Amino acid sequence: MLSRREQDTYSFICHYIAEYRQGPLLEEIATGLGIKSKGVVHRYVQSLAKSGVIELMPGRHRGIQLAGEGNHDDSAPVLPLLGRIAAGAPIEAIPDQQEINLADFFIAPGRFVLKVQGESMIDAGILPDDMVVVESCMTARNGEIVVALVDQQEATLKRFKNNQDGTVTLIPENSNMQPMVFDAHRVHIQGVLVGQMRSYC
Amino acid sequence: MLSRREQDTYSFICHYIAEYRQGPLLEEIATGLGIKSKGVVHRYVQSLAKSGVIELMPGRHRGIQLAGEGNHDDSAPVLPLLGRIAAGAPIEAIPDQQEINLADFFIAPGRFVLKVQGESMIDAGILPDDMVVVESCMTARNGEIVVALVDQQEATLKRFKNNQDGTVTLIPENSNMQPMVFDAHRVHIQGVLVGQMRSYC
DNA sequence: AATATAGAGAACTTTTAGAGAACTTTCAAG
DNA sequence: CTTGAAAGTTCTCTAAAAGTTCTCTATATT
Repeated sequence: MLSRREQDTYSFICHYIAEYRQGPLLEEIATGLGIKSKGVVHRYVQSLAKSGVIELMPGRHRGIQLAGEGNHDDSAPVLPLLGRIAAGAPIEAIPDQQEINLADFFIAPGRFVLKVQGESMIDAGILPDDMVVVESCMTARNGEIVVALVDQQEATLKRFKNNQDGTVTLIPENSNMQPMVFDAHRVHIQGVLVGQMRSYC
Repeated sequence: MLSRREQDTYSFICHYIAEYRQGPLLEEIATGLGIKSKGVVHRYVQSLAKSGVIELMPGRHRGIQLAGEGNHDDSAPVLPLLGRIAAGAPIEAIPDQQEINLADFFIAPGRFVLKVQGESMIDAGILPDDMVVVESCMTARNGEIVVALVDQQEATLKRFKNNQDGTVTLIPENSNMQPMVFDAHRVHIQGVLVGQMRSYC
């Protein structure tokens, strides 16, 4: 199990190699992570090597490689992205075959999924039985769609607006329903909507 | 076997790991359970380890793992499914922690993704810039949403209806647009819609 | 009364994180 | 091939954060 800074280090190395096609210098990692001592970085890199996620060529400049590339790659959740489809036009092919990775699309720590019941967000394209991906957080910006807990008991999915006067408005995206105004202290935000998905099977 | 608070502790740990993909701190558990002393939490955690439902890496920060998941696949595209959300009701928790696997959800051979342009399916909850997952096939059943090629040049996303008289109807789900009837031989189905997803970032 | 559960909190140890100096090795320019 | 700057390695030191080990209290149950 990697510590927080070890994960940061590994992430930096992965991005660096993806971009520059070679291992980073210890000092580049240090700069990238906001660390001043390359000795510290060296310790993290050794630890990553010990846990097997990178391989080292000891002593060599830029002697960091990712371990086992293509190791569990075949299971990557990817689908080909063929292009755009618009009514009345041929499918507009996207040059050089792109892939979309579902993991990149939706997955991150602190996210979870809820299944939607009811039609309160139907005008925002969120239908009953859709899955919504929510990222845990306690604040939201105006216009974001949030999971909010009212009076510690009612949880709802609504568009959020802070009225800057001690009240907030929760707006259902359904022309048959009315926006609701609450004292801010009655509303606790549990997360903001970051994704939505639906299966037709 | 487990006392009430030990069960609470175990439940919190399970949910935390599902959401954040790492063990919680003792103090995070304490806050989550409304306990002020991390020493108390430590006692519960030790007890859980002794009864075998979790595994500890003694001394380590965040050194709590669920038993039997020592070599869990970190790269699996999964998100925790916490429950259902309906306007006006608390989140209805789903008993025993479920996970949804994005790969199972969408990925299969013969599927591809298209990015939607235009508003022709807006009443079906498919908005511009949504991604739609399409399964290649040449026939469709009534009511399915299809990618159809008209006169070998126009590709559209519409709901499909076979009129059983040598014609088919392509129905846009948009109250401002009209269904269109074509001779069946002018319409070639390229695939049927099996999924849809949207990112709000 | 004895025991199990539940919690507060202090004291202590270990892990994690970082700074920086001294040293050795690599590598490219001359 | 030499050589010196650049890069990697190995230390020691510090501090904050997190885990561990206690003792003490309280309440409910047998």
